Amino acid sequence: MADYTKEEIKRIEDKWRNKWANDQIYTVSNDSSKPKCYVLDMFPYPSGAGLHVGHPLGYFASDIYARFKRLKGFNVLHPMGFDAFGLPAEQYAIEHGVHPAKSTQENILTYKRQLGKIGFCYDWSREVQTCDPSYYKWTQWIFLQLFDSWFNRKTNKAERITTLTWIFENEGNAEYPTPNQKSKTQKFTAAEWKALNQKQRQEILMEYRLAYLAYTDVNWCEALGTVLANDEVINGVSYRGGFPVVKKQMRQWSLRITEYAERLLKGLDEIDFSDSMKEIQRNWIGKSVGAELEFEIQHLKFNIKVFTTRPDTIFGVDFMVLAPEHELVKSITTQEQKTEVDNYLKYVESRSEVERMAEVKKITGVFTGTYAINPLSGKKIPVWISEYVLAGYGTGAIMAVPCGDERDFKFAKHFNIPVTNIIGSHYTGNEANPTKDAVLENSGFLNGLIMSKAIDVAIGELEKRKIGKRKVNYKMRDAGWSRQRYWGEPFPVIYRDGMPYPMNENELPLTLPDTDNFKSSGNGEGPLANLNEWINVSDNAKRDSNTMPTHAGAAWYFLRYMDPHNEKEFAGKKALDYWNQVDVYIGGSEHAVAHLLYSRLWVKILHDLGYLNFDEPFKKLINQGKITGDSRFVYRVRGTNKFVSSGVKDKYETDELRTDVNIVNGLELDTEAFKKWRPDFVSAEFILEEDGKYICGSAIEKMSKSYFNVVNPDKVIDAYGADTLRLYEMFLGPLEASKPWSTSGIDGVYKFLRRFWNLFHDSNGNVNVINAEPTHEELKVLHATIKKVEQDINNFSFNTSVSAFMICANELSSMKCNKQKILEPLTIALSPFAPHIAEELWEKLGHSDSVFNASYPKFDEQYLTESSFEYPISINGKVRAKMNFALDMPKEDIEKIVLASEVVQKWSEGKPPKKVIIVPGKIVNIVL
RNA sequence: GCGCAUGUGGCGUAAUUGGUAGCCGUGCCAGACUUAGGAUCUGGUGCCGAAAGGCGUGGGGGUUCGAGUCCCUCCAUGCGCACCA
Repeated sequence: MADYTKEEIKRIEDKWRNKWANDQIYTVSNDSSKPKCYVLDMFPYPSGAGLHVGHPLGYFASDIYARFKRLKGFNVLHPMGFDAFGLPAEQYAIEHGVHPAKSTQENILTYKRQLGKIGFCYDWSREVQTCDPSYYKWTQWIFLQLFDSWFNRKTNKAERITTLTWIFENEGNAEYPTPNQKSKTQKFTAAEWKALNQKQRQEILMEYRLAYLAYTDVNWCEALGTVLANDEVINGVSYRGGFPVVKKQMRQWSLRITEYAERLLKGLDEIDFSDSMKEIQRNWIGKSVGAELEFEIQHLKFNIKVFTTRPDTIFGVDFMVLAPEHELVKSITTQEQKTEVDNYLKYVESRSEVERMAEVKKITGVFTGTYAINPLSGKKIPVWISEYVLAGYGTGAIMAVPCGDERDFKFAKHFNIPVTNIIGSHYTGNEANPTKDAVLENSGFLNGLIMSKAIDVAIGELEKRKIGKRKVNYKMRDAGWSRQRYWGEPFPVIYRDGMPYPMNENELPLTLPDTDNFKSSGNGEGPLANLNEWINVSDNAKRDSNTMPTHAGAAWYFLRYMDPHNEKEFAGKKALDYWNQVDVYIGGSEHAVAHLLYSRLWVKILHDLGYLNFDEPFKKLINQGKITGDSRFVYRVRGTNKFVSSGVKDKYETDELRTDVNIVNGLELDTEAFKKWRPDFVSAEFILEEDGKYICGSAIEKMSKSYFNVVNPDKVIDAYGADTLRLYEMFLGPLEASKPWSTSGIDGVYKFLRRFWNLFHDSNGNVNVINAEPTHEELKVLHATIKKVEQDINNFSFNTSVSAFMICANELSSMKCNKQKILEPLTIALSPFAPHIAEELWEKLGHSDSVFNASYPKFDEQYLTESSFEYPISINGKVRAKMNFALDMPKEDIEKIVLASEVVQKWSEGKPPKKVIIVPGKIVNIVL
């Protein structure tokens, strides 16, 4: 005997969580005749702050989906783990002297305790932690597979390095140029290859490996003492901490992701990600199609190679621009211009990345004194240097067409370079016109052609004359893979004579050595460089002092879940084949380019090497919205300890302070709690509103510890229970939408659960369910609900399914329905959303097995079919009346009755209608 | 600047995909019960209007018998990219 009260909720929820754990009902087998379904959450980085109410939003959705699929007869893999390596733990260690391993484990425990209280159906026996040696052994192993692979552009896939050495031994590299265009490695014959020594061969192979070591321009962050990947640098400062980042040449590990640019792009067409997510990835990959061609330098034997997407405009080239870093700058600068060029180069060097980005519009540049020859028109054009041309994109040099390109135009105007018009009246002389629709003029053999058509003609001519060729360019760079940090996976290689050699598989894992010194060793080396014994394996054998980025562990964790305890392989073939792709992946959109691209890359490589029979990891991706915080402000009179309520604050000079949202009810501050909140406020005084309340200001912003606007799910669970929290977060709105946290409305969800509970109980709290046959109306409510909820789950529209349950409970309550044949299927349908209450009620209905071993109820259309319909009768599109007709009534009969009706007569004033539209089962519209 | 997404009552949202705009919840108003409470139950609640009726899905225009939904255009907000040749 019990009501659905706070105490009863706690009893029920504790009872079932313990029972589920003891019975291991969420343990999933790899061996099943059932169809599989893999439902995955992005595993969290276990931060010291613990979970707030925003974190589990996506977990609720995946939990509901996983439970639903289980009830629908699927064998569901729904695991959880921790992205446990990473910068914050290491920063914390430097600041507080706590070993990252220790703080990480503590944080993980907090997370697991919090997650446990919410009642997720994770199979914890499959938990992975990326910092665990038994896990990162395989991260290192996969890295070695990448090291031992190259991308064969002819087969369009990764192959083992042995196939490459075979090619070199038999035919040299004539057909297989190095992927990096700027490489110093020339073409060589088989004989030349054979004549090379071991180190020379290794250096060449390094130019092809998918994980390779090279001097690259890296993003060096002095404050963090590490290199950052492109996606970790935002507007010239570090993603974490916002520290300045500079370009620096360092010998670093990189992943040759650029070789996969095309496949990563094409793969997007096969996977179900949101349009914006695909767009972000496409943008990041940045494919552009055009031509590469060479301009001769007058009087010198150099050629300048440029990339252009608009070869049709080649007769409009008025000058050329090289990036200041371009290797030919020094060689082509004339004596007269030398000083000016040197000064400019110094200026460019002095500018930080941040300044350069902030002053995008500023036009700077300098003439080299040299002229180039347009290969098609033969025209002599000046060669300039400017920082608006980026060394890293294309060839680092452009042909400038000021009549068609805005930046070229501004540059030409700024430096008084004459502009050639090749598009007639489309060019006004006041601004560039980037059109492709104009008919070309002043363009030699292209005259009279529409520009879009001329592109191919121009490329054809360039190819015919062997001065250029069709070319695809990608914005994406190879991914920097070294971090000068401690808390990450060590690289499983040993350097001999400066070249890295892979460790043997049976020597893995190369475990992270213990230390209490996490400070960078300087010189761009990581903290591991301080550990001489570990670094120096022998006199001429050294380890790498860097570690891998957190992306490494996260790039494949979804594969490890399939077979987490396998000591022989990263995962067994059978498990990989069975579980296959992740069917539904739910997580934040902030991982759009890094994590998702690296995961997709690793899966493609493992697929090419024969380990996986799928080459996209995630079939469907859903990005849950962020739950933002709703901050509260108090206003302190400057220089005092007096706090003014927001309604009267304008009479004083005040400072705005954030206060803890947990001591504010709505906007009303609990002034006593505020005094106790911090020692400085013990003696605070308050200037209140007329009604004696202290009203706070508010703002929607990021949920963050430092804003005091964090709401801990534990608090909500204490007040309402986990089921209410789950339902409430789903009820807030569409999963993908971001929304501020607010508890207004949570009562409504709680009331629904109580109403549902009351259907099973009499007014004394005793179970009262009868075995009578349900009425048609009751069955209609049941089946409408089942249909709607099932549809909504399949569309990940959980807010509407919660609403459907509410409607159902409201209707059954007013029918006073307590029939087992109605309540039992409803309990199953509700169980994915509110597992604890459903399991308790399921038991009360007399079941000894878990509700999660039941089958999802089948909805039956026959209860939903109606024989008649209440037609809205609209006149000129406005509804004026409603009339009930049988659904099979002929249109003519309906028309007669409707036209004869009083309402229509009134509106038509006796005139015959112009038109009558009758859509059976929908509407009647009369046009007067 | 370019790309993507979004815009509906006081608030969170819904609309079977071109067919009754505002479901469900909250808030608010009124009432009932009452041990007076941040409990429960009942009714009302888009806006204007006494009513008839009119207006109404960011603004303007269009297609249609009919538009929140489709098309054009403008505006606002959010996210991403940003001298990418």
